[in-house]
Amino acid sequence: MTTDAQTDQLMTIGEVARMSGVATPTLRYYEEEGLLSPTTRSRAGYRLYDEQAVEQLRFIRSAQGVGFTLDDIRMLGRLEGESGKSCKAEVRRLLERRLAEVSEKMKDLKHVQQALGQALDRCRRSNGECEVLKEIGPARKRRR
Amino acid sequence: MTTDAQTDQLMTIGEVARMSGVATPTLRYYEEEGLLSPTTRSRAGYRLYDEQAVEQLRFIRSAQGVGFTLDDIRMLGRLEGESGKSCKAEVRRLLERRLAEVSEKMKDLKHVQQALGQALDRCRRSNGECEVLKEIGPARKRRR
DNA sequence: CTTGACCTTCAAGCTGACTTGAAGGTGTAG
DNA sequence: CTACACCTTCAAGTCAGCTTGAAGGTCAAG
Repeated sequence: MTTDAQTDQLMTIGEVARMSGVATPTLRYYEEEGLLSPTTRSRAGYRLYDEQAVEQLRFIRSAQGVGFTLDDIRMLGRLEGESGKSCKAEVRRLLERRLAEVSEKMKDLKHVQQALGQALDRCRRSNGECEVLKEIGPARKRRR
Repeated sequence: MTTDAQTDQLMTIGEVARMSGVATPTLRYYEEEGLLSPTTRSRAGYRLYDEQAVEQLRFIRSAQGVGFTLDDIRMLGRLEGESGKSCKAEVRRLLERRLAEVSEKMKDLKHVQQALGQALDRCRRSNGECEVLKEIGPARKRRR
């Protein structure tokens, strides 16, 4: 039973792209930027990724979605891997600062949530006479 | 007592910039993009902002901080102002979609928070033998 | 043994969100 | 009335994060 290949399957860049919704050039770009390296390469030089790499990719996209830059994320990923064995006050302070930033973002997000919730509320409350809104959708801007 | 100018003071662009930490060209850019208009103009053409405008600016920066684009925010601001008087199913659906996005972001943020928290935990737990981390800070990337 | 869908590298191009620079008007202090 | 710190517009430049294109290697299917 050393051949439990089911769970430990390696995927090509295209397969990862399909299951994650991230384009292949973007994955190559992430590698170039030191954010996500393929687990290994095939003899022909094809990038091969495992499940953990896909997990990391999910983390990257989450962090990006809430406003972290790739620089930020690169650093987080590095700490992810290294902390525990190598940890100084410097590292700890960095992590603490990042956690504080996350708390700030949490507040900001709640602020936005509340504003949206109130708008929706007023919207629902005004049932009956509902006028046409002249312009809706991504409100196109003046052509420059 | 009609001169309660204290609370309703109008501010120049520079004053707003100083108290919000947003640069003046950025404020002009936001106006150009239809995100934040000055309340009025002085006779000489100077932009003048009131407290509400500053409040709006805070909202813009919050939303930006958690990953919304200026396009997204322009739309949110528009709904802010209009909903209640003019509201159709179309608008309501849009608001609901945005709220769902916020929930997604909330999850992502918690994900990041947890990852950071765990790293910090492992970091604290390994008190005593703390090795030097070769490279810390915004981990400079290979020069291309 | 070729076709077609993959993969490779390298270079250039694009978009969003500013940032900087030039050329000039405003307004209060000395 | 002149200095100086503000303000104005308009145009061009910058940077992050992709995206697209060219030129070519790989590999299972017919």
